Amino acid sequence: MRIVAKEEGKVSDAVVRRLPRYYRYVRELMRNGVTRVSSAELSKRMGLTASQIRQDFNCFGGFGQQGYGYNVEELYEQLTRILGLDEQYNTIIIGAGNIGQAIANYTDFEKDGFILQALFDINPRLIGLAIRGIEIRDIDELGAFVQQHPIDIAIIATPRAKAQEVADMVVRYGIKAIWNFAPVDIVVPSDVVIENVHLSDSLYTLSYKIKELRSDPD
Amino acid sequence: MRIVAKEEGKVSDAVVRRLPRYYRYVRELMRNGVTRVSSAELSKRMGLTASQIRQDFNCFGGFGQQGYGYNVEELYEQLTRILGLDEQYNTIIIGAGNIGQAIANYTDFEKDGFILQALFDINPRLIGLAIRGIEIRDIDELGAFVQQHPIDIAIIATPRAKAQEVADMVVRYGIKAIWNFAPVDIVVPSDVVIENVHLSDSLYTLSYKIKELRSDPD
DNA sequence: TAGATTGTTAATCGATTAACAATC
DNA sequence: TAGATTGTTAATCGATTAACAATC
Repeated sequence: MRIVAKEEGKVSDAVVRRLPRYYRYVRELMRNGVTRVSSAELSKRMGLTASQIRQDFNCFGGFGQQGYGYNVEELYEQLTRILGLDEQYNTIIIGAGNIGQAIANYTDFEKDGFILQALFDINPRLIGLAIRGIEIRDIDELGAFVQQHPIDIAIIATPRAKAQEVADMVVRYGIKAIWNFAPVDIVVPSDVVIENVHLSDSLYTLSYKIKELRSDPD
Repeated sequence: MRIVAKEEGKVSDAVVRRLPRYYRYVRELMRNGVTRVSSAELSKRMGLTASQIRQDFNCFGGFGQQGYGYNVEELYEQLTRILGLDEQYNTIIIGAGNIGQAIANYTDFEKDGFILQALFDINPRLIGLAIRGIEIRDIDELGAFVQQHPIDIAIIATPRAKAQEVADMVVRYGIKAIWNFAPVDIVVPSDVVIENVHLSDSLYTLSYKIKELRSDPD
């Protein structure tokens, strides 16, 4: 009998980066009522090699079946579990400007189990307002709030200059995960995980691609 | 005498993804009045090897000096040029909801030369409104607008279900670059470049990291 | 059973790191 | 000049692809 999950945790970053994409595609298959899929078929849709898909899945144990392929529902459940999307996460947003408000309003994340509990800002004009019924609080209340409400993820949407300071603060209050939207690399202790959304980096990459395209239209 | 720029265009994706980060760090050095930097020093700040930094820069020609290092201003100018940030780009946003409005309000991109010319939406309640003085237009006017105003980049901020349709439209109107915020992989011809900001993928990656951290706190 | 497709090992490819001659 | 640091070649490492036995 085969053990369902191999020793996870030493999976390379390259593989981890592909997992959300697998999740999206398999979820789409679910929505379309597809019940089984082979690595060959998935490879055609996703533009990867079938070999790579099988290698990737096998980092987490074999959940396919020889001669059949993968059961879509089973695969979806496994990917959900692997990504930790079978749990709920309490979040707060720090910085209730443009970006902060946009994320607060983006309800799709709630469907995936990321529950926004509060926003925080330094600006008196924003404090006391609410987005989707969720109050914007004074940053000074952060410590007290976190003590009373266990928070899994702090979403940093402050200006660049304040981001590291805010990060230090949330780390001090015991929050172990940061989703950072400020255009700067934040430094955190090794027992805190961070994921960056560097919008400007993405835009610069696009302008690089444009330049490349224009100089060499292949 | 050495040629300043090697044959660019065959640079690996791994290198290209690091370029915006180099740009940010070197800009920061400029701001702080630093005039020279060695690959060893930069490597310490950025958490890369000095070897990798030299290899990366040398994809675009040697702009360092033996025994001295790199002149910060020169390096900054080179990176600006390499990324295509010495030019201006006209942009439009399609989808003037949360995300679209947030991007429209984020003025930092204008400083880098990305000029927002218009927003487009399908919702009659939004059409006619303006953000930073830039009008939200009916999506039906897109074709006529693009004909009169040359647009370099279309920023797609529509719901998932409309993204591919909108992409097909902008491609038909001759726009060659797409910055996509919809949580879906858009298909475009090979003479169009695309860069995705998959926020949900980033969030799922974070939840993966949280799970990993909790199961194996190293 | 025969056909299909996985899981897994081996081969290849590309990216990163190390080393050092060139040279400022 | 001597010391420092690049540019570049060679060595290593890791990720991707190919191949195929296992097996449903």
